[in-house]
Amino acid sequence: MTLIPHRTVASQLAVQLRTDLKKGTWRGWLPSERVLSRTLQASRNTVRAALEQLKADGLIEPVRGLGNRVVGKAKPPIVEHQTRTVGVLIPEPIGRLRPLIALWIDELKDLLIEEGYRLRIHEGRQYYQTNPARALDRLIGQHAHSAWVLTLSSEAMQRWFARRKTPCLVAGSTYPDITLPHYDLDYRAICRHAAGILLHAGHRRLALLNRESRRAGDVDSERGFVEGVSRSPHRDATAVIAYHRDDVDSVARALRTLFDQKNPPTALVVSNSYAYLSTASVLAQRGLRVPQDISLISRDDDPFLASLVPEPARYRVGPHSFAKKIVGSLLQLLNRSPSLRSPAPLLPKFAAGGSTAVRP
Amino acid sequence: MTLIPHRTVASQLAVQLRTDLKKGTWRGWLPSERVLSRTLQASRNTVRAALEQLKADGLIEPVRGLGNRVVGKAKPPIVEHQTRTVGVLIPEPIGRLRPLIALWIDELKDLLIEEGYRLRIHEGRQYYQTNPARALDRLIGQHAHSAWVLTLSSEAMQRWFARRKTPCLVAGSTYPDITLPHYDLDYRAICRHAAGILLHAGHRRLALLNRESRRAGDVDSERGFVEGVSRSPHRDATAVIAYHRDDVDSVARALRTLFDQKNPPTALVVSNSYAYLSTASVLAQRGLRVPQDISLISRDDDPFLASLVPEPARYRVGPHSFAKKIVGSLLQLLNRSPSLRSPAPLLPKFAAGGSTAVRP
DNA sequence: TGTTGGTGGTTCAATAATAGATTCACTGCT
DNA sequence: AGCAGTGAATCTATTATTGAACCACCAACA
Repeated sequence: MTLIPHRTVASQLAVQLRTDLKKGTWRGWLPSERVLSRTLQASRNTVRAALEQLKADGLIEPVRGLGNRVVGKAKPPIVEHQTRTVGVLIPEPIGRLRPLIALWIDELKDLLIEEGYRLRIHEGRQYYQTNPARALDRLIGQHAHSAWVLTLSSEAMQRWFARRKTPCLVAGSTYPDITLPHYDLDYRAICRHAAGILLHAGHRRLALLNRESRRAGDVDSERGFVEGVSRSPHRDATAVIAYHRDDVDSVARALRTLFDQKNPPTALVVSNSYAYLSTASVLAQRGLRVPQDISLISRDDDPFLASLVPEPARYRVGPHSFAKKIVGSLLQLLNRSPSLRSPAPLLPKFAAGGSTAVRP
Repeated sequence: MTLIPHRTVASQLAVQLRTDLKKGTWRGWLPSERVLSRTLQASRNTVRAALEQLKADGLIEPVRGLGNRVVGKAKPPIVEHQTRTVGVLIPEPIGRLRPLIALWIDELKDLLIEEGYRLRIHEGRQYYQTNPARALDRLIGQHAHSAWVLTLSSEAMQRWFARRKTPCLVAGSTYPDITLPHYDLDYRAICRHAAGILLHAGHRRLALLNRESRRAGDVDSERGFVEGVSRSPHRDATAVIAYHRDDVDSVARALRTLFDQKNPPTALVVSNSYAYLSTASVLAQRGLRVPQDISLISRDDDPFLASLVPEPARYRVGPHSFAKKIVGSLLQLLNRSPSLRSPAPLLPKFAAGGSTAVRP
């Protein structure tokens, strides 16, 4: 009959953190207190109480505005690929991502568990800024995952991972001269096809509502859209591109500049399903009817689009197939298979909806 | 990074007592609770909580006036050797559920994994029909989960589980005379509050757009809404309730019957966020502007609502807090803790949006 | 340059767990 | 019958923990 040493949660966390420190799980800096509180399933106050003990032991040294520095000498670089975890980077809380993305991340999590891996989600805007080196350095130092999955990745982020040669997979498109394994929809073909559909319905003034951040997929979309218009036999067709950010006001502004001009477009391709919602409601406020006054096509699919009237014409893709492809590539990466070529981009099916009409 | 299994002192004691029992430290009878409380350095209440768990596992058998008898090995069929999985029932593929539901199921999955459980999702309409006995019989027979979580549950389903005494937790409201552990939002209070908001803004002809299926939460909503109107000081206020199914056409029909009558409502509470989308777009098609012509309130929250213009007034709730509460109750169920009372229903915060306006 | 977003530091109210105590009903013993 | 020991059921403090605000600080961005 042994006695339990310290039974408060804080002390238990302290014990655990001590052993993790000794193992060299973190080099340089501990994860932030807020992150620890999430991964350890304890409140920040409790985590702080535990850290207080480590600080008293001289194991860590908190620095205001920076973090908790690991004070011991650098442990041998433990290659903890035995942890069998995979990290995924997302820019925002998963609840604010598009539902479809959340769904395939969910599927990915399940499939990886079957393979004996755990998926850890790392959310933060700091990884997506123009110079993410510092934030990424710290992240990689703090979490020794077997591989990383990049979603909605920026060019700087891709370059950083390509240079570091950290095992990583881009869930999305890569930028022109970056060679990382990746898998994505064929946005170029999608938007070329969308332009074709609208031209065939008689529209001549087309517009693409695109994200300003110029992610690889958005760049591809733009190129495909312009190609679709310029290579058409209709020489009088014009393509305009309007940019917006992720907030609603920004979409409203972009639409205002589009429709306040003399010859406003009669057909619109929206590259983001949230932006589609904003677009539909802003147009309704302006008294424009879909599809009588303007035709809409959504590049992205998401479940909630099915509840709109009229139903948006869009390109449908199941989350399951996407997740399976990602897992396939990921397992190749984890097993260090020699053949690490990216699968061909996915071309989803076009689902016609009531949001497009023929222009007389 | 491993997690401490269960951090309450009671659970720690239970673990310790279990191993001591297995080692055969005591034969026949355990030391008295007062003695244990002294040797284990814990209060008698805590010791009793631990013993409660052992009793639930069939390891000991308390006898009044004598003590806690050590039962031989009479534990085989109990949960101990089961697969340690939890099943969750949903009516539709998870991609078609509301994003918020998918989110908290996701959180639930994560939290359970930390506790050493796996979450299995069982999707099928057959469990939600009017007489689901056969389907449920087969399901339970095929999957020996430690516990079940019921989402969007029907009355028949709840009755079946209550009768079978299968360990289960209702994520949602229970029907009046069913006693199952459950956790939900306080829909009654929400809709009462919504009615109050609209009345205070000068509206007198209110309507609630509700699901036809009459789930417990929807029944509560209806009651709260009617209460909110009938108990108001405005004697001229009227409440109408229109029913719809899950498809878009059904919502459109319900709206038609509401607005084709002589005195259509000027304010509408929509109890489902998908239905809110349909409603907003149908109203736009009819040329009604929100909020100038009609005020809207959404009972449910979902991320995509933030992309609408004007932003819907709604009741916000974070998926994390909901999932944590569910996990808490679930662990109580799995550990057979004595206190199996349902937590108080959650009252989310009202977030005013541009979708409501004062009626002169 | 000011702004923004991430840090640790601090405080606070609400809640849950635990301690400590009392009373009760029951058992076996004298 | 009386008694001492048992589990059962309460109750009230006290403490631990949570969750959520703030603040001051730091670095990157525009």
